[in-house]
Amino acid sequence: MFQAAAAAFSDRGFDGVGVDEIAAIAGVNKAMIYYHFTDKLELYREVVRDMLRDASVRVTAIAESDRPAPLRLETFIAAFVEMADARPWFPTLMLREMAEGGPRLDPDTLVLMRSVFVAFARIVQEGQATGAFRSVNLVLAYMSTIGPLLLNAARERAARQPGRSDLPMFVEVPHAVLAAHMQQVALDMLRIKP
Amino acid sequence: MFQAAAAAFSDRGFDGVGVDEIAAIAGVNKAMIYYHFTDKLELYREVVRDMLRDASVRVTAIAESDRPAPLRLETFIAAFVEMADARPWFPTLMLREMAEGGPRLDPDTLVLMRSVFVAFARIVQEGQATGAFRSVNLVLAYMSTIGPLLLNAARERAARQPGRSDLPMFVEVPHAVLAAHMQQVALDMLRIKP
DNA sequence: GTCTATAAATAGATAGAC
DNA sequence: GTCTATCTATTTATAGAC
Repeated sequence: MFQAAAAAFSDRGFDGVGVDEIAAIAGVNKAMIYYHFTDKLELYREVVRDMLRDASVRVTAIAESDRPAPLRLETFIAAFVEMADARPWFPTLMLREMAEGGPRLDPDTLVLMRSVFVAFARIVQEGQATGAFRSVNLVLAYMSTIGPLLLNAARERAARQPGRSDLPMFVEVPHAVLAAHMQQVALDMLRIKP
Repeated sequence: MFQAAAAAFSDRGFDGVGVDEIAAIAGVNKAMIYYHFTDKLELYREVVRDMLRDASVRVTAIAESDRPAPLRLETFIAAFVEMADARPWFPTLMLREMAEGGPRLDPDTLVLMRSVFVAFARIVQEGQATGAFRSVNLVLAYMSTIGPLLLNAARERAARQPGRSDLPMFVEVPHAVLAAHMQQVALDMLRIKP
């Protein structure tokens, strides 16, 4: 049921999805939504939290592994691609929430978002400490890593709309190619310059 | 008046902004909106088109200049940062429209979006032809270039929400630093590997 | 061209039976 | 826990005076 609601919110946003519609795709009555959640906002928050919890746990485990930092960075990126594969609504919902400035994010959700960033930052900083990575602005490095992943997911969705397949920017890109490209760019960004 | 509507749509999305509100910030009566536009959707489309027209003209001029490709690429990125500076609603509105899969984009707008991508692709391809750039997937290179720029604009907006200033991922990053970082990453991505 | 007033549809939310 | 029916507020859109 969360999946259905998440996909709908991801498609059309908080204001674009009615509680009626969520009830319909969840196969329950609208009154049931209000029996389980105080209001639409709380339902939305629970959907976003649920989604971010998984992402947080996963990338934190990657960051805490004892493998070399460059390898952990590659795994971090691969994990994002896999999550986007398994749950297509994840990147666009996250992207939309960011685009809105996150006015509906509660403190718990912010902590989860923070932990994803912290996992990334930890990998980069440990790579710098061992001399594998050069010095960079951590926030911008983070933007450079997940920005293209999120935007590409949006691009894929836009490509699925009717009458788009002929446009060159909407060509299909296999996720293996995507992951390889993103790993390469991230490592290029952090590599010590000769 | 377009600016006011654009800023509102950028903040809260198509469904999040009422025609009443647009009329109010534009300082006119709601009936005036419907006198000038057939409906809310057409107004929205005109806002997006107007915004993209400027961007398209600007980056096309950069792509058509006769300077070396790496320099044109740097200018392309600097132009994006400047546009985001001058019109803060531009990146988030574009990002949101992408995140939604662009279901409201009309053919004219798609042509404009296409022309921005084409300008980028032209710079990269000409750089490849002269041996300055290595071979890459053009679409992914585009995602890697504008994705972080758009996401960072969203990050900046999110940072302006109350109670966010203490979170490490919401630290302020000067736009000069942003531009320099993005130019560096783009050139690293395209540089011929040793 | 610009306004007031209002129609018509939709959305969030709740009451109350079972 | 689950439903039907309904209330209330909001929203898109228009009619019609000036």
